[in-house]
Amino acid sequence: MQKKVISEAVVKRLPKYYRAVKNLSDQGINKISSNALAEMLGITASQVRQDFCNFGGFGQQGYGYDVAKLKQELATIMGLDHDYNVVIVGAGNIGRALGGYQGFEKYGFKVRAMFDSNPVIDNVGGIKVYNMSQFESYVKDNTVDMAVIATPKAAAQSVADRIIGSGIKSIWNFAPIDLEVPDYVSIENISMSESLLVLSYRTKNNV
Amino acid sequence: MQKKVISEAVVKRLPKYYRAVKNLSDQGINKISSNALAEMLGITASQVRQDFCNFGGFGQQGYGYDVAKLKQELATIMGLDHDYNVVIVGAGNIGRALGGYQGFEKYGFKVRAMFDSNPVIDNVGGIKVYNMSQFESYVKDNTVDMAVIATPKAAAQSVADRIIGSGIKSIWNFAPIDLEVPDYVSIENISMSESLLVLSYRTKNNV
DNA sequence: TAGATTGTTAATCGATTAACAATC
DNA sequence: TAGATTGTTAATCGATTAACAATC
Repeated sequence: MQKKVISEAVVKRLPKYYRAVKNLSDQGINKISSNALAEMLGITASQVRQDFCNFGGFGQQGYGYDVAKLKQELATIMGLDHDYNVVIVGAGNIGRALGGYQGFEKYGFKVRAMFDSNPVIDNVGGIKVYNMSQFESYVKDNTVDMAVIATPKAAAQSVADRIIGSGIKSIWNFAPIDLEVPDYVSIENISMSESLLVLSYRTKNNV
Repeated sequence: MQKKVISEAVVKRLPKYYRAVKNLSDQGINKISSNALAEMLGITASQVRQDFCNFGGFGQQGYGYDVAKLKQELATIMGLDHDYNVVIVGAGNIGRALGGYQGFEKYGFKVRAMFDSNPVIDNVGGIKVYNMSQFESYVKDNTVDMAVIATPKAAAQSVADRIIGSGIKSIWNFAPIDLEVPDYVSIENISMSESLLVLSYRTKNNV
């Protein structure tokens, strides 16, 4: 299959489409037009059609989009068509909160284990907390698709290196640092401090 | 002062500039060129100069940018030139993690209180947890500049309404929902589920 | 001064929006 | 069929990059 490069702007809208379509599906609505969907997201109908067209288009002229089909197509595009095994590195404040994060389960991400360089508790809501020294052997013995970095900034790069070294190719990073990772590793950052400063800017400038 | 409208793209880069400049400052470096700064952030020198030019420009031709001055200008632009009083609504997993979030203190945000509709603990790391019924009276009796929403999705809009009703004009929202707020309220969302789905997309599509 | 580097205008690029033929 | 709505091309808009005069 010839792969079209999808722009970052489009990729960032995919979860929004998915959320809206899921809502429609939950409400028992089974048909939606680009116009109505656009209104839900506060964007233009043109953009909706243009975006979906990137993936081949899943609509029917004169009818609109079938909600069930659209939902399933979006899920497949984003890789929600199967489960993932996840480990969390760092069992501090954020790591523990993530251990209980409902979003993981909701989208098929199974948190299998947590790691900490100095574990002070042995499980978080039923998830076992291992010493970081056991990280490589755990990954060797278990299938791990994704790792979450919830360590302090100082540890993050070396943790990332160990994650990558163990063969994991997907990292969700909560540490406030731009990690260096090879091209074949997918990474996504949650940058709380950047978000807070953006809010601070808006607050000061009434935006 | 005639206010120039700053694009969202520029605003999102401000925290990145600030972080880089702070690093330089910590290293004792007191001068930087647009070229060197651009390289640190992985962008072009043109963009750095263009961005700073939006705010009047703080460099010196033939020399570059004075790090101390640049840091201070960026801090002022983002409103980091004074402290803010913050309250957190929702003392669940995420609320509690945020109670211990170091980033707040680092940038002058003081977490003064937490609220929960059903408090099971009475303080989080020294921050008192109040019953949500006391929210309005607390805000009346104390200066509150910013509220964090760390409630479940179902409660988020009504919590937002109470926050706005109490006169707070700045909201940091962690609930997975697009809140309806009046124009004069600044809001910024941390959307963990959207971030997770973007990572899922990248992982599936090797991006 | 000569070299360096900004501030800013102009050119380019990419994303968004508009338009409309295709077609259900 | 006629009306509706997509898929897709073309036009527009805005952001990024290039270029260079200003000037330290």
